[in-house]
Amino acid sequence: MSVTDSIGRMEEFPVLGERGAGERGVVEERRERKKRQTREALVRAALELFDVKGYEHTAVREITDAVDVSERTFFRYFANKEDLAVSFARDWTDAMIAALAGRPAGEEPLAAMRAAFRESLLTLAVDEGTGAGAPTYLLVTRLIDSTPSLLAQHLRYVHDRDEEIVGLLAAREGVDPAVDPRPRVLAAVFGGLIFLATRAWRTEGSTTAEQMLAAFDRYADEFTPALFGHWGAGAV
Amino acid sequence: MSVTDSIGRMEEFPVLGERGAGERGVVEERRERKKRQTREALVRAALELFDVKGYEHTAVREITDAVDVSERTFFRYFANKEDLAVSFARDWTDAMIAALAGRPAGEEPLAAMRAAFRESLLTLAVDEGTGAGAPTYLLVTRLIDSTPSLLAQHLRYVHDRDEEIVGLLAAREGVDPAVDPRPRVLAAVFGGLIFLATRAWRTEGSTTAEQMLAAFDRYADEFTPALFGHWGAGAV
DNA sequence: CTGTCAAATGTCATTGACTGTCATACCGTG
DNA sequence: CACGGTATGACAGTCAATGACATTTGACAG
Repeated sequence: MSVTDSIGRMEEFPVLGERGAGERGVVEERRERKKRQTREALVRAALELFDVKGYEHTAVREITDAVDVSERTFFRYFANKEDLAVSFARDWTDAMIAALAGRPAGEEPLAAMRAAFRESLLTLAVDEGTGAGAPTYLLVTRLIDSTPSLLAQHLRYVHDRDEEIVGLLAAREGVDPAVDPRPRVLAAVFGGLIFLATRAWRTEGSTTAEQMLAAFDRYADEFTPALFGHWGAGAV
Repeated sequence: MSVTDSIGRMEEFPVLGERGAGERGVVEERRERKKRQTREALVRAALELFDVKGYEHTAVREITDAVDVSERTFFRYFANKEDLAVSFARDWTDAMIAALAGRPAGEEPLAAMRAAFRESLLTLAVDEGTGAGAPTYLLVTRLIDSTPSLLAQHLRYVHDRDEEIVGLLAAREGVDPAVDPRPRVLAAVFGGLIFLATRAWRTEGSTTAEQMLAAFDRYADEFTPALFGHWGAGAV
């Protein structure tokens, strides 16, 4: 009867952004900081191991040994092994949705989606100071794409958050998402664009955020006219 | 290093349909028949238990005890517990794709999708002679929808088969799916329609195939004009 | 009917993910 | 320093899944 099941993510640690000024980080006792350090150490060690040995062939034990914490502690930070593996991708998705929510009301939907995607990439890029190996988002997208169970988890997460995107798009056009199906169509298009862009970017051997944006734009340019082609007209 | 991992389904047993006349079902040695019986008994017992106790709270052991086979045998029939749970939904998806592949070439895409959906429902309805409890597809859709890990598995399966749908739609319009994005948009719409229809049908308390078709039609009628609204025009 | 071969199933042992429980170490506070 | 709460560790146990090997069973030849 697990509590952390419906979403598969633990309570919530402060994630990304939010550190612009010294807002309240002054107090922030060692406790909090240490927890975040442990969490990040676990993620780093895990991604490294996953990359080398593969997800399934990496035991939780190996991850915790690398960070020198107990196995039990691992499961206090992450609901399960998959949770850790997809946590980065979820942060990315969250960032995209947050960015979309922040776009000005007047903007055309597709322009807003484009901008949101760009912003989310920039947010993540901050994290990439460590020029050790491949950027994290490359590692993670490869990992998820090549591991069935992780792909499944990730698809479910995106599926869950889709309702929010629909709501945002509906709100910015001032329509009721329960009645007007257009926001839903746009959300599907948004998801499809991101998926295609990510895949293309990766299979082309690209590694930078700029290349990824370019891939997104390329597909976006193709999709828009496609929505107004003649197919389906009169099909009803 | 499991072999049954990329799709998560075992070899393949003869599934649904194909029993119209006495084509070859006559021969079918005891061996084959017994295997199918065992498999079906496992599915029935499992769905029953899942419905009563919930998926996570049902041990494989309990299922095999109910059918009186060893736990090891269970895993010779199904790649894993999830595999069994979603097998019915996958058969349904397969039937839909097969039906779509069989639609005449001249048909409008949306009409073809509608017809394919209808055909798949009819195929499954054959199975529902056992008026014991709720129809299987009701049990299964509820189960999948209320169990995170099953939803994830199912989304991944659908995601995998999506490429096929794209290919079919592209072929029937004679375009290259790698270049023309329209079939991909349509496939996304198809998936969305089915999802919405299934959910609406279930939350409305409907139980018959006719009601489900009605729900599908209702959404389809809404979607088509939505594709040709003014949103996004000039957004590029 | 009997013997033989292969497929199906059972038995056993093991790994690995995950959970509950309780003890202990740690840190900020009075 | 004592106190109280929180993070962690230690340990035992459950359950899914797999490999290895023994046993049974059905198909078929003689």
